[in-house]
Amino acid sequence: MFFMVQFLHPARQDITLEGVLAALADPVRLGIVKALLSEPACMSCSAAAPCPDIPKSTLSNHFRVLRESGLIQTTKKGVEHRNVVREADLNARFPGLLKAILKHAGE
Amino acid sequence: MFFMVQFLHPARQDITLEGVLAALADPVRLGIVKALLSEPACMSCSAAAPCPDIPKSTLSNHFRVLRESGLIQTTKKGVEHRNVVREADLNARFPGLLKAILKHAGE
DNA sequence: ACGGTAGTTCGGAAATATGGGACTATTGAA
DNA sequence: TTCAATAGTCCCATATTTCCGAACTACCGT
Repeated sequence: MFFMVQFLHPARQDITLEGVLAALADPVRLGIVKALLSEPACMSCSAAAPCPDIPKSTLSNHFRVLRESGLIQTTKKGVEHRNVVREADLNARFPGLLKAILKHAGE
Repeated sequence: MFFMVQFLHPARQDITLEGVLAALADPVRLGIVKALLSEPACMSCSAAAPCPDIPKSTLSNHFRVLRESGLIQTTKKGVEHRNVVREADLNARFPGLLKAILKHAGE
């Protein structure tokens, strides 16, 4: 029985506009990305959650969507997962997009 | 029996970032907005469709989502509906967002 | 080895999207 | 003024997606 071989991260050129927009169209995921950008260091999944009452399995799904859309990169660090926004890749692929969206996040 | 009292358009200040992103996260809807912006005049629903083989009811749903998210304005003009992108409202509400997204649409 | 914590996976329920067909409304022609 | 054609909406059944509880894996500290 084998699990979680590796996190699935798309290559820079495989990040799609549709995927990025769909990922950020959810308020929880937008909140996660906002939280990740507000800190220079990596954050664990639960630390980056916008509300503490979101079920674990739901949160895990949101992080998977963010990962598979190319918005964040996740690495294992002991018992927790460290997440960062893939700013360089996103700015290379869609210049100005991330900033334009997050400028208006949370009003 | 009465129908379609009026098209439902949110006021400028009621347009939400989440709604705009969710609307544009669909490739069909993104194509519609792109088509509408490529022409200075209004376009009918079927004229703005990215592919001709999309079922009418599905297309109608996509236009409703675009309308209710505040992305487009629809007015009746005889037998057809004329659609325009609400550029002024969107630029006032979320400056730079629309351009930043559509710059990368369709690659 | 054990207990605790972080996160994933599974599976069923709830919510949402799709599209066929019937319907409305408007126009233009007979 | 009636008739046919066209643009689009509404209804509703099906298909797809999302949500979340529960069971599970993985890692760390003791």
